Amino acid sequence: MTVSRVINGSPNVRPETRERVLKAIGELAYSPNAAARALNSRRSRNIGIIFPRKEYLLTAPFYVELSLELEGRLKKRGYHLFLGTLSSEEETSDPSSLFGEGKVDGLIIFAPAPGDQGVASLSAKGLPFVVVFGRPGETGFPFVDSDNSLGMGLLMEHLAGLGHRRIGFVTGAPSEPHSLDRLAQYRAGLDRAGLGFSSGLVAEGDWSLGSGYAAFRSLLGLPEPPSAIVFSNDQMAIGGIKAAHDLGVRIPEDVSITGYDDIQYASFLTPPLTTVRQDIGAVGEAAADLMLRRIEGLESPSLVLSPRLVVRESTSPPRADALHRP
Amino acid sequence: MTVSRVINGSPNVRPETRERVLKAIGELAYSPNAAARALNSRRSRNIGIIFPRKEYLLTAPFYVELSLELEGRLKKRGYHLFLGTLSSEEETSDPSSLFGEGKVDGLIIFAPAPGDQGVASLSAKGLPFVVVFGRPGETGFPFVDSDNSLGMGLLMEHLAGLGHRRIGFVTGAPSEPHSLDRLAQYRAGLDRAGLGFSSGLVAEGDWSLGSGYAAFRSLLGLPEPPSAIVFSNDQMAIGGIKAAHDLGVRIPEDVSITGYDDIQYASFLTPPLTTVRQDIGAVGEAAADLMLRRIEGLESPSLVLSPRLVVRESTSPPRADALHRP
DNA sequence: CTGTTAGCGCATTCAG
DNA sequence: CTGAATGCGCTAACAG
Repeated sequence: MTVSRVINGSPNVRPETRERVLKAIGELAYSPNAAARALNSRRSRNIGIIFPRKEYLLTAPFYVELSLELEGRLKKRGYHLFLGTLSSEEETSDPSSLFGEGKVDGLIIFAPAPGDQGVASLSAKGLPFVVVFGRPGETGFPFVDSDNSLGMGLLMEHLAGLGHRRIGFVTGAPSEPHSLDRLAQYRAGLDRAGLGFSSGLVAEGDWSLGSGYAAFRSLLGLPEPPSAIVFSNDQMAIGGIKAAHDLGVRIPEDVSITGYDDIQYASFLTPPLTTVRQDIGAVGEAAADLMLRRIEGLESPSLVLSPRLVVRESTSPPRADALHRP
Repeated sequence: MTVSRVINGSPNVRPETRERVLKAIGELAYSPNAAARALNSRRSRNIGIIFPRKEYLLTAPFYVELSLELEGRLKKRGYHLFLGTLSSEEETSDPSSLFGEGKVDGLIIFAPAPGDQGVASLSAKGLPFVVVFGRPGETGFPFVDSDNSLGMGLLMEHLAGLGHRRIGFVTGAPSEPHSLDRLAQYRAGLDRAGLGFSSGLVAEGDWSLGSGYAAFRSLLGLPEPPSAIVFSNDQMAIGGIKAAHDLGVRIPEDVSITGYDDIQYASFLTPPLTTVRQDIGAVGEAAADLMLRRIEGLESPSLVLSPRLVVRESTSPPRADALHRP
């Protein structure tokens, strides 16, 4: 039909005919069928965003903003977004089988575990995909990441510069890429500051409010508690602030704390949180772009973005008596 | 092909043949094409969830949990979820045109503005849809809602029972259903407690942290500040706590505050927030069910769920001097 | 129980 | 510039 030509904006249509068609379309409220188009063109114009665990969205408000960012950008380019989660209890851990064959043109995967078999199988399947917050270390696939080395480095320098010598650390959920990476960078920061690493100063968390609360209590319960605590994300730092309050410990007078991500709550806490800000807009833009280019078969370089330090009131020099402790 | 029969679990296949087909499927890594199925069956097995404004997801963490809940439930029933937002600046405010014809079998719309033309046009189009947190008052479409009258009633009773007589209120974003409804219920609660309404005690917010902060300050700046403030959601209450801290006002000693929703942060604040809990699991279950039944052409009753009061430490009896004020 | 025929709505190819 | 034929991959309806 000539209708197809009009709809797809083909130039080879007489203006007069075009008008007639447009008029008819208006009257009939006609709209092309997406399934037929997809079948014929082998392009669904859908993209799936995948969260290996749904907790990601709950423990890092960060991801919500990012998803929205992606939705907006991809919509402008004519794509729709599927929301997909891979609950660990479930049968399928293969991201490509989450949606049926041909339901999506590409997948954006957030923070898959290092060595994730799903990502590997995806490479084999030939479905375009982009990993956001995977391990920059791991290669062989396109990714967009934030530079933890820079972010953690800034944080550690800030703390060391303030005079802290016993700096505790609270990890994210075990075996997640940023969790591992931030721990490694914590150690590197300690090194650069000429401070020794002590596993006793590391508490395990899982990104959640509750785990931050527990971690703070355990660290403060140490015979020689740290004078500063670095939480792997803001969420856990919120838990830490609550624990401090319950314990009668003042922040930052008694102990300084830092978060990571700079979620919107960070500046509304008491005290406002010193943290590391990741530029969500930039991540979204890069990921959307990479995805679209991949779909079109174009190569595009992966990207590592630079976060920056946001100093607020949850950090200060350590107390004098902390400095003079044995 | 017999393959189709095997895949769809038709009983009329000889076990032996079935085996052979299954084997071949395994070897070829065959997977049925979703577009072709959709074209042929006129069913996409996709459902869109629509946020009239993307801020919904950012200002009410609540919606994130609900979306995840829906994703999980619908996935189990073989449906995939599209994430859709209707930015007000955009051309299309018609939810059904957000996705192409036939891309979705149904739409779940969150909190559309009262009298939303999109919802109306949807009824006309014949695309099944369910409204979540619309106005229970408005009829003519299937919905799942939470009973604000109950929730606000509980809150007001609690406050009045504690002895508060000057109770302030902070609204949500103007013209949103729950914003309007909660304000109305605040007035009703005042009435029931035998207290008069004063527009001076109402501050306008927009659900966000910052607006809660500003509202608290303006209410506390009144010649006769309220002894308790009811925020229309937890998010704004968080802003209020921050304002209180900056102002040197103690909660609940100097002023009691309450939130609404019981987001996960609520119990981690200092002080932990008295609020109203909405049962997200129940809302998700009801919405998913209603949606699916609609798609199958079955009628199903709309539902209004009962929230419950969660009393924590942000409320206490008013200070003695507040009681004796002129 | 299994294979064949036909059509879902579109866009590509080729004729007019 | 416009129309007619064809096939995308699937499944209902109908033979065999």
